Order: sequence, then structure tokens, then C-alpha cells
Amino acid sequence: MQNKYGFLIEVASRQIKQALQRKLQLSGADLTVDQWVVLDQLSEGPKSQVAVVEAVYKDPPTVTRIIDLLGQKGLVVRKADPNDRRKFSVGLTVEGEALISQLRPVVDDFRNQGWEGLNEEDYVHLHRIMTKIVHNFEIASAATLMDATAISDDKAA
Amino acid sequence: MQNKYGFLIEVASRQIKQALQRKLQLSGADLTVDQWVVLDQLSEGPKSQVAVVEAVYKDPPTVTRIIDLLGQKGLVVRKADPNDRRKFSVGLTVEGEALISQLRPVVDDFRNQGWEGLNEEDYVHLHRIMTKIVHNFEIASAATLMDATAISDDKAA
DNA sequence: TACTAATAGTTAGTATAACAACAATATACC
DNA sequence: GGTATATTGTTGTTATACTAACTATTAGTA
Repeated sequence: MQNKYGFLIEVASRQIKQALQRKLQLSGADLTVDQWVVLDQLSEGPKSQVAVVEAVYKDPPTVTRIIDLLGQKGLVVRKADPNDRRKFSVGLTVEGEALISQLRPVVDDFRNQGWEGLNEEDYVHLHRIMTKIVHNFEIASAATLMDATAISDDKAA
Repeated sequence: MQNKYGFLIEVASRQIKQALQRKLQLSGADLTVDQWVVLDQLSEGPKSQVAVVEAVYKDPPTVTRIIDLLGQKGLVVRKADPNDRRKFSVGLTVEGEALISQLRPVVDDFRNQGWEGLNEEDYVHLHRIMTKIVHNFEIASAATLMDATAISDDKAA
């Protein structure tokens, strides 16, 4: 039986993150990969933290802390939600928008570089295998996310 | 162009780790997944920490701390290497051996469960795509590891 | 031999991941 | 209206990831 796919996936995951981190640093950005992911999400428009949690699939405490750091760097701002006093509306500052514009091409380059030599079919394989594994562990929320990612990738293709 | 494969891989990686962690806890083991990975490596026989670093592809500081924790739990012991006073020889205690015997079937179950519905061919795809991505970022050590994993999987198959 | 470089391992600092517990607010229901 | 419950977000703790700096030891070399 096949074994250690988890190890394979984890090592690749760490390497990818590390490579992007170096790329971000080379471009002069004082930003971690996870901070980038959250910032990128907010470029779609202001969101509550729960919405960010669902979009990037991180835990609420993790998102709280990442937004704290992004706030300290002046890239995002929390505003009170007038309709629900439990919520914030987290949005980009002008500096945040500028940084995204600067980094978007860098990240696109990165993705193209990492995917070089692979094709659409490979992506389908990758997505199918990942989704299958996640489904096999019956983690409903993650499975939903993987499915949603497939849809958005279809749109992007 | 395909995008966000990194995100896909990272989410799957976290989910897999989380699922295994729950499985370990259910089995009554007071052990993290990463501690399990190191412990499992040491079942091949005593190793220096550098050897462990290379086997599990973690950083030296991370391995130091994991071995510290495994030592506190009485599962492993550091012994001085008589040939090189910089080195330790890290080996399992009787308790460590026992815990591995107890957990090995649990982890095997876990792997089978996660891989259900997938086949040898899928594993080849997965391995090829991961290796390609890692190679594309020219991270020599990781690329070597991925290649080595392919070989060991061949033996296991 | 003495000097330099490489290796093995540790310590410190920051960030993320997961879990638990919590406060504040909103919703549902009686 | 009042109470139970769910939602939103925070704080605390432990473990891992990565970087940098450091000690001790070994190997290489002039």
C-alpha cells in the first residue's frame, strides 16, 4: 500500500512556502507568506474576520494575530460594523493597496515558476488527489474549501 | 495559468496532520505528529541529530527541541558518540520501542484510510507533481529528499 | 604547529497552528 | 420580556518553522 503521502505533501508545502517567503523578501517586502495570503484576500474588499477565516482556511486566533500584525504595519484597518457590534470590517489602507499592486506580479511569477513543466491535466490530478484525501478524513469544512477552490480555479483558467 | 496550487497543498497538509493528531490522541498517546515522525525514524536504530534532520527534513533547532520533548517523556535517550564529541547518538528507550509498537498499526490504519479510493498511479502522479514543483524552485536538499522518498516507496510497494 | 573553515548542536526571537477558555453581542424560542 | 444558544472575536498555552547567532569540536591546510 502507498505510504507517507502525508510526509511528501508536508515537505512540499514547507518548501513552497519557504520559496515564496524568499521571493517576497527579495522584492523588499516586510511580509510573511501568511500575511500576504490574508492581505490578498482583503483586496476583494473589506471583510469580517470570520469571512477571512473561511477564505484562507486558518483558525480565528491565527487570523486575529495576522490582522494585528498587518495593522501594526499600517496595511489594514479594523472598522466597527454598524450592523453587528461583534464584527469588524477589515479593509486595506492605501499602503496596503499599494503593496498588493507591487507584489501581485511577484507572486504570479512565483506561481508560474513553480508550475513550470506541468500542465492543466496535472493540476486536475493534484486537485483530485488532495480533495480525495481530505474527503477521506471527513473534514467537512476543508472538503468544502477544496471543492470551492476547484470552482474558482475553473474560473481563473 | 494554473494558480494557487501552493494553497491547495498547504491546506491539505494541515488537514492531514490534524487528522493524524486526532487519531494519535484517540489512541491515548501523548505525542504530537512531529514527535511521532522523529520517533519513527529512530526505530531504524540510533542516529545522530544531523541524521535525523536529514531523514525528517526539519531544521536542526526543531529537531533539538523535539528530541528534548521525547527525552522528557522518557521515549529517547541521548548518548555521547565516542568517535566525535560533537555528536550524540540518539536512541529509543524501552518505553519508546513499546510506544512505537503500539502506534504503528494506528498510523497504518490512518494512511490506508486517507488513501482510500486512490491507487498506485495516483501516487506516481502525486509524487511526480510534488517533485517537479520542488525542483522548479531549485531547492537542492528538498529535491534530493523527494527523489529518495520515491526510492523508498518503491521498496515499500 | 597554528590558522581557518566546516560540522554538530544549542539558544533566542518572531510567526504560525491548534486547542481551550473566555467576553461581548446577537438570535431563537418560550 | 427573558432565557438559552449561537456567533464573533480575543487571550493564553504549547509546539513547530525559520532565521540568526553562538559554543564546542573536528578537519583541512599553510
